[in-house]
Amino acid sequence: MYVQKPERSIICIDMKCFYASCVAMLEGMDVMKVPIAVIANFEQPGSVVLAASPPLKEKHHIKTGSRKYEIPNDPEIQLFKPKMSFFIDLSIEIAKLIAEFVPKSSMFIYSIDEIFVDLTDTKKLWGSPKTTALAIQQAIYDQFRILSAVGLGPNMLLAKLALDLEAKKTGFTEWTYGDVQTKLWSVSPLSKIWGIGTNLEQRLNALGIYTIGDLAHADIQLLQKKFGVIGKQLHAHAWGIDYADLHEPFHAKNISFSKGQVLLKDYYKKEAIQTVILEMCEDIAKRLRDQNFAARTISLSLSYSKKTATTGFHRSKTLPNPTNDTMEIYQACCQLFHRYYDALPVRKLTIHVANITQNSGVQLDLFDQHRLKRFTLAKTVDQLRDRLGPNAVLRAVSYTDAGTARKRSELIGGHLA
DNA sequence: TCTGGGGTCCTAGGACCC
DNA sequence: TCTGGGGTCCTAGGACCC
Repeated sequence: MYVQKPERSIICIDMKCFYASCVAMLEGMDVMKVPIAVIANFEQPGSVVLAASPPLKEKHHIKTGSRKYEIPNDPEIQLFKPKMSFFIDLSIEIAKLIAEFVPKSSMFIYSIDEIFVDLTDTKKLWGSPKTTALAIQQAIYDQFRILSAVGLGPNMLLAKLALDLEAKKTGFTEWTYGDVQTKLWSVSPLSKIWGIGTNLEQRLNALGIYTIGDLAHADIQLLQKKFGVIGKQLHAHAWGIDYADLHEPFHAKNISFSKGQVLLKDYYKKEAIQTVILEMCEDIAKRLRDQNFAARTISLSLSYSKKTATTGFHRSKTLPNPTNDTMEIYQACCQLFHRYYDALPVRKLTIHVANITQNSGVQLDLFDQHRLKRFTLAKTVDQLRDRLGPNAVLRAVSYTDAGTARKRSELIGGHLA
């Protein structure tokens, strides 16, 4: 079926309950013993749990992604605000530690708490990939008291699947292509694997596909017809195949910035809504300017209060020339706002700028890796890469922490700096 | 579901041009 | 200008990830 299979030794390392471990470190507590949670926003009951310590997970069944209102009112449980700048610093230190084992070009920082490392070429230096992986885990624990989980596989996908499906429970797992049939094909529901969300799962189910094994044996023509390029990729993934090269510099085809917020209350007045929009434009424009970027496509998304039966709208507008001027962006947003706003109470606003170029007119040459295009790059992650130096896997859009909105000026990625 | 925030990619249809 | 192909750009919406 797939003749050429990559045969490298790739690990994916995940820092266990990273935010909770960081907070515990700051508070001088043992994350393994105390039930603690890191909450995005204390003021909103629906705010998500960003991290939960093992005792909170086990005793109270709260996990990452749970909501604040789901946490029992137990005095034993302690809630903390995120301290993003500290989390980022620590993440950078961990990356630096790993860089003592491999060249930076063999590292791909996937998120603030997940890193891929290619151990193929360091066998002479450190021994087998498994030995090296365990040594890295031990070093992270020795230096930072942070527990990690590692999946090892012949390509990035299998490393990630080994991590998600097994190593997160066992601490370490190695998967080979031989494990695809025995370990991957039985996986169900489909959304348990990376790349398949609930929606894709339902559409696959409608075709009679319920396990990864079903997917592997599905008609590839049909998959392609129904899901386009994604269908082809799903089939390859079901066979554990992934041709992504960790060493290739990442190239995002379309970089974009967005800023959105759920308002603390419903907004009824046009003027008040526009004030918020202006604040958000200011932040976005500054981020563009700091990178010497300019954008042509400006979009405004607006969600109405749940009280209204309507959802909202998402409209965009492409300007003839790229801009990073606050007021030009604001004016574009206002035009969209006036044209599509229905005078209903507003609860959520998002501004998105795309079609980004270097302001100098020189074509943007960041990111140059074909496959990890689908991987997300949160701003915080981008900053990690910046700080790791020019040879870190990629240079990226760094985050500017000087937001203008009074309430949000201390937030990074929407969380407390 | 008692509405997090920030990203990337894909698709489809329409406008416009040669 | 009976019909047609091929290309780019724009817009809206959908899907996925951490």
